Amino acid sequence: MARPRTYDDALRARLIETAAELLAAEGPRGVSVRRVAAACDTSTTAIYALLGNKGELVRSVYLEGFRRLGDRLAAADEPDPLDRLAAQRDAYLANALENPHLYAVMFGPTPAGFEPDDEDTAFALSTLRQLIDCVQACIDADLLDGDADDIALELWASSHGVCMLALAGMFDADEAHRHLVRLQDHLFVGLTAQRGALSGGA
Amino acid sequence: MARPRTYDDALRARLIETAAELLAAEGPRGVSVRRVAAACDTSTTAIYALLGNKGELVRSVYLEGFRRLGDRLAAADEPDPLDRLAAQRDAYLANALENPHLYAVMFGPTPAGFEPDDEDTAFALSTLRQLIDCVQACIDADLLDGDADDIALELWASSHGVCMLALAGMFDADEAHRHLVRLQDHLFVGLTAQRGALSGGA
DNA sequence: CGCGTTTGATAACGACGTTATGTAACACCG
DNA sequence: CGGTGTTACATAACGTCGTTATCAAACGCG
Repeated sequence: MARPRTYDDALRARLIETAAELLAAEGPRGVSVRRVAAACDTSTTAIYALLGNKGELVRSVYLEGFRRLGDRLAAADEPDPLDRLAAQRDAYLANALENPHLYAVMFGPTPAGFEPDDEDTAFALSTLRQLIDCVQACIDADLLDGDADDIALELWASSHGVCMLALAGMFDADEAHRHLVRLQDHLFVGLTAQRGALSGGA
Repeated sequence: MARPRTYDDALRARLIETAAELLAAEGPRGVSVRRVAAACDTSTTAIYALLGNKGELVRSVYLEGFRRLGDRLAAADEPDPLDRLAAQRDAYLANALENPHLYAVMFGPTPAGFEPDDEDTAFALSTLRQLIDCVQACIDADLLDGDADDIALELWASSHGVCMLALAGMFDADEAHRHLVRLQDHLFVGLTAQRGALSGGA
């Protein structure tokens, strides 16, 4: 062997972090292999040695985005399942609005030559585990009926729809929150309607 | 004057059409000023003379996408307002799944240096006129209560959420349709719950 | 038939992603 | 301890991108 390596995992992490920051600060156009390398005081070779190509760099940012969303959802740890559902809903919206470019990489259509494969998608879906668990807790507490996966997906899709429309400039943060709350309230009523009709619950 | 112009509105339309086709066929990476110009048997100068820059070319494709969505929604002209609502819902999903790249330009985060301005957003929102009108027809027919704009937005956001998740590879067309129908059914029940409880309606 | 003006194609510029090339740094052997 | 082989990295090059400066071609008019 020869010459101690400086292309190590620490540099790899810094490259991904820098790419995420550049993305958040300037959008997709701000992320170039040259700039990321220069910002890390190394050369473009490092990115190709550690990540493979730009697509893999973006993929790493994509995965990092889901990790942050997961952390954010985990922080919404209200004891009551219904409170937790609302806290997760607000956390989801806040995360999207505060990291628009990251959110774009996660759900938008490939900002730069990168297409998530099945493994990436599986990891992304695993982030929803917390939402599914919360829904299941509601079901266990007799606050909801039905399939936890299906209900979680309905909640997620409606959150996601409002987030995307907000990010597309259709309305601002306050409006987005109002719309999201109203939408999910109606959805929740619909999800509990039969039981409500039978038992007279609110 | 001198030399008859070949940079006319017909060429302009062909450029936009070609860009949309390239986008649909190969995604954002397939659209370059050089390729679009070559495919139209002209030079890059034409795009700069007629459109200004690549961003404006993409903007034109963006507007074209909303025009197509509008046509698609207009084709869902069932006489009964509830049937029309369902037909519009299916048309919206079908349009998104059949034109994923176009849909991405419309709602995704700017695939290439282009940010929709207020005028673009206003035009995009005007496409929803048909949905709002349909919701208003439901209200007039005493099938729904509430504000037509708000209800239309809830329906749109839920459709949009499912479409984006489907386009992000979360599930296929059949699953998408099943999820969308279930989601909007629940939403509809929620929107009519009070009335249902009072009048005993379904 | 030239002249002036307008039109549009060619070619250049800087930046991009990517990779081939060359140089510097170490381990090992004599 | 110096030569040597091998690995690690930076530099520089290639082709393509968006964009524009430059220049040639095409016409109305005198």
